[in-house]
Amino acid sequence: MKKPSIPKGTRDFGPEEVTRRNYIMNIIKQAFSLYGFQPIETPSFENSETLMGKYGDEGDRLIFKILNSGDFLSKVDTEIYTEKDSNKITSHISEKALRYDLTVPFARYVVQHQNEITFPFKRYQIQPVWRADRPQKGRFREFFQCDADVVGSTSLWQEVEFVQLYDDVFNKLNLKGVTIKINNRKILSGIAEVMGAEEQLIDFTVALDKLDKIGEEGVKKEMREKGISENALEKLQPLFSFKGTSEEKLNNLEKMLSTSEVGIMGINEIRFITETISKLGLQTANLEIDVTLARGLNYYTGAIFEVVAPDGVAMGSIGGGGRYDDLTGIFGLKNVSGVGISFGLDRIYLVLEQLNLFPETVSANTKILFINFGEKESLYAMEAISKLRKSQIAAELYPDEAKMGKQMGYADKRNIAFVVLAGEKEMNEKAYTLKNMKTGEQFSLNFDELKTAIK
RNA sequence: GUGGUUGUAGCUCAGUUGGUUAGAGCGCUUGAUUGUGGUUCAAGAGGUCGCCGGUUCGAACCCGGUCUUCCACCCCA
Repeated sequence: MKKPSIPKGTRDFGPEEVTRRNYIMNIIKQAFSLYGFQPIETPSFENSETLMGKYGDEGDRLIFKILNSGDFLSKVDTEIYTEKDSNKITSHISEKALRYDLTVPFARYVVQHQNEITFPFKRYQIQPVWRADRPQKGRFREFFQCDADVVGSTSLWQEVEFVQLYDDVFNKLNLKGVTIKINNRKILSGIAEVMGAEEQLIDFTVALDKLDKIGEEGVKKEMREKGISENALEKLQPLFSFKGTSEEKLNNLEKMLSTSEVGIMGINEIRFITETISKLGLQTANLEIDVTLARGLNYYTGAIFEVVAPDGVAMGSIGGGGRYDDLTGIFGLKNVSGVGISFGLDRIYLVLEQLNLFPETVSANTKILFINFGEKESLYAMEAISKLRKSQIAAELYPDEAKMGKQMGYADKRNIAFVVLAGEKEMNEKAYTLKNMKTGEQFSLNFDELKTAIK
């Protein structure tokens, strides 16, 4: 028989993996809650029109579409059917699609429930999302996002708090030395304006984002291919040697963008955030201005965040976010500013694993196993087990009257710390023979002694 | 979506220019040990060589397709 399998880019999680994922998720949840965010959940799939067109052409291609039910082909217009154009026919045979991220469904949620929501609304959401991407290292077709967003406030204190929240979570995860990169869309607009390349803002930012990957010449080459002039590239030159403290970077930017109103706005926004953070201090994270940071969706309008793992861990970004002034505008609710961040659970998992940062105690396990010697003995064991469980001690009875060797082997493989042997002799003495699996020692004890011995 | 890569026992992997019956280690089962796991020793089970097709007297090996793995690009968490 053919072995069953799962679709590419998806994974099964065993007991240890689930325990470890829960460990990460709980830390993130507790932090979200501590900063005043409240949980919501939205459906796995949305109406296609809610999602399509929100992530660009590339995004549309990566959205999993769900076929209509019933005899959907018979309802398709013959002309469209015979054209065999996949893009054209999609909207006729599919009207639902799997969630691609948590931000757009959240925007939909806010617009739909605007009359029930008290603004500013701080929500967090931890759910899987799906992308029809080709999998590679740290990239899956089904993965979890952990998002926290605020809508209905333009205050830059939100940005400040998000930086603190990142620092807090990664510190609690014992992942020290992450870098929180920050940039501002307005600065990018300002640069494009000064260059005279406003029309090519997206092409320009996408190319600039690749600086650390393909280098200065690579970026210039890509910009030339996108039709950005030599004259404009010359004005861009100072950016390629952008070093120093936040203050130095901002001062240099100020000179460069002095003629751009929007650019100066962006600089002032970033300056507030970095100056405030330096007054408040961070525990273990580094906050770094990176003007090449252009990641992110077309809807970011202010701050842009990205978190990268400590040096020596090649994992791309493990978190990201930013401000979007008009996200809900796409659903008809104007003038609601939002800002949010996301944690990449699956990638954080891989980083913690690589750096061996999961605590030992994460793997909760049965503490004590009672050997099964038969029906009478099992009843005797079960009475003790029930009492132990009432004291929150994980205990179990081996379910079958199997050979000792097998039962002991089970305890050994499950890594259970204690085994109780209670046969006829022990029953007569109202005693339990407790064996410590680590040391091999064993003692005959009464129930109270047993309970204290294993604590 | 583009280019490359991988697939042999439960797991990690050998397998010669194409040549009888496809191997190893670990794991598994049983026994040495009917109230004692790990260590040791002995024996045993386990494979449609990813799948489909082609070349050949003969294919794990060569060719084509397909699925899968991983990597790079695009894009992104």
